[in-house]
Amino acid sequence: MEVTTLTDVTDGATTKGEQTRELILSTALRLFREQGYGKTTMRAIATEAGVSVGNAYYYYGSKDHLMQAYYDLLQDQHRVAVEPILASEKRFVPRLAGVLRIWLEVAAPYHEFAGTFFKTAADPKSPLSPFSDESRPARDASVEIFRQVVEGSDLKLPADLRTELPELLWLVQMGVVLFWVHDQSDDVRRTKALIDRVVPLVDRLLRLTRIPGVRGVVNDLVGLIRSIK
Amino acid sequence: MEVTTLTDVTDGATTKGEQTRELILSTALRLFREQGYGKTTMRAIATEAGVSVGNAYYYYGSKDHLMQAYYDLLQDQHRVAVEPILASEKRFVPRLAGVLRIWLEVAAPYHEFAGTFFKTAADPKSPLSPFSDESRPARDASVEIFRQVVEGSDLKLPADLRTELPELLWLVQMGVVLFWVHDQSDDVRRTKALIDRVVPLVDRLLRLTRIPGVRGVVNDLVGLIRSIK
DNA sequence: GTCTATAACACGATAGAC
DNA sequence: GTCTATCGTGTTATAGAC
Repeated sequence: MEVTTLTDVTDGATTKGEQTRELILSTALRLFREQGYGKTTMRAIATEAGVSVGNAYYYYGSKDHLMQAYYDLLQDQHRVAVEPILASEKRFVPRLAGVLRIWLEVAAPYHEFAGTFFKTAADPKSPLSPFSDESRPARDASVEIFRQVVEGSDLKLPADLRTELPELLWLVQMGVVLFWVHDQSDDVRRTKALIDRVVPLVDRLLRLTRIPGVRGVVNDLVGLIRSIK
Repeated sequence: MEVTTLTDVTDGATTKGEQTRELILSTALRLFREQGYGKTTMRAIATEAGVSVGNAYYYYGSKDHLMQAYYDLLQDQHRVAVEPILASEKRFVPRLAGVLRIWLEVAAPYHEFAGTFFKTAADPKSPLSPFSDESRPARDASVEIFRQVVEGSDLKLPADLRTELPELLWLVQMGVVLFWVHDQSDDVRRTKALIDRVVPLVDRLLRLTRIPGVRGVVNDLVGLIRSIK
């Protein structure tokens, strides 16, 4: 599976400022990948990019902001990379499985570094928190992908559940990502196996909602999720 | 509800070293509570405790380790605080609700600071990660509480599900804690409301397992959880 | 507005003496 | 076990140049 590269995405630079901004980001991401987040200093990023430390801070308010920029990039790459499968495959199970697997491929180069990302994101006060206002665009973009997974599929569901489903699938992905971050097996084999088991299970769970006794509970669950949003 | 205090728990010091260790911890927790984790420096902790910075590091390998020590304390206080309700109440719903509510009370003084705890815990490389070997004792202790919730209750369940249930309830608590960390409402009103809605819903979900069509899916779910443990 | 160079500061962490 | 001194790094400040 071919996915867009960092260069593909960052090549849109036009003005000199934009070029510098992207030079700093791509340099930072390369160093994060090569040495890890903790061992990469702002001084090293600036030196490698051939700019001053002050200039790096001119474009990115903090080291964390470089990580936030990476996350936005990742979302964008994922969105582009899933287009083929969303266009060609109509069955719900392979659609969902494909979207999750492609995420693994897009994020693969940064597996090491991803732990640090999670760390920062888990802080409610961080702008990277999945629940923060600042990360809302990235989260909305991610939920939108799952909305497409549902919309374009052959899945038959009651309307209210169908409306909530994209957010639920986003939560499933968060779970997969959490597992992935901790997965130290070769080629994240365990995470791939997890996806292969989780997706059919989600499908079966959704089909259960046709049973009358289940519907009432599911409605309560949907109501609960709506109320805490 | 009366709960044990920090002093109750830390007063077991005998040797001089133990006293110093606990002095440093109690001082750190006081400052974390008063100023937050980020604004409390290791220098301030050492000064307030009347020891040197080096000495603080002699007992706690890092600032994060002070947080880990707090978490262990919290677990211990929770374990003690739930004893009355586990001894007197046999119905599953109030047992579970009580255990979750009491956790809120025990943790309340550290609500602000708790966000930072989550942040550190989310890093897979951190000793505080809920999946790390070092935090295994605290996690096991927490799961043990939920094992007691299930064991001593009137809940009727198939044996295999009953075996997995404590870990599932621990996951539910993680979810509640995640919500609590982000809850900025007065007196964490929203988290309390969440518990009031989640617990009966869990109860209803468990009862659904009596429906034959549901059983197969639940068995798959239990198998999945076992496989990733 | 974009960028450089350098210094300074705060704080987590460590080294090594006693 | 305890101390003082020091280091490394994120971040900010200063003082400008084009």
